[in-house]
Amino acid sequence: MDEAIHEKVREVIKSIPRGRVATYGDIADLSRAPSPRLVGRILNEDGHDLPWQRVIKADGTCAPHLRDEQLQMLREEGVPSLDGKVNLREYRWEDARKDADEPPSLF
DNA sequence: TACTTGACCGTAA
DNA sequence: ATTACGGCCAAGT
Repeated sequence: MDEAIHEKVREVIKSIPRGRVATYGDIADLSRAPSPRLVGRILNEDGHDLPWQRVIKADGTCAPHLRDEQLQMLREEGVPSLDGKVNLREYRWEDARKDADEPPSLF
């Protein structure tokens, strides 16, 4: 069942620390979801009780219909945005970059 | 069954 | 900076 993935996605999102953000792709990797689009769909239907404001697009922007409210919520928890974009280099949840099954780097 | 629709992503022009 | 395109995949028509 992909009901398992559904729950895993929710868990990963719940574990994003305050003051950090993760991209849809990050969540997909960590939760083994087959594609980032699934993450978006899951949030849309079953994300009301999650810290959804911490999930943003890979370019640092938010989904259009949420933009204003989301950026405001993030600002309140210490994540600033400039020109509608969050600086991922500064505020991306680092654990999300750490493996999701990456081979060890040779460097 | 076939086509459309998303809270998306990476690449390229 | 912006647009376009292909890939993604579950749900809804």
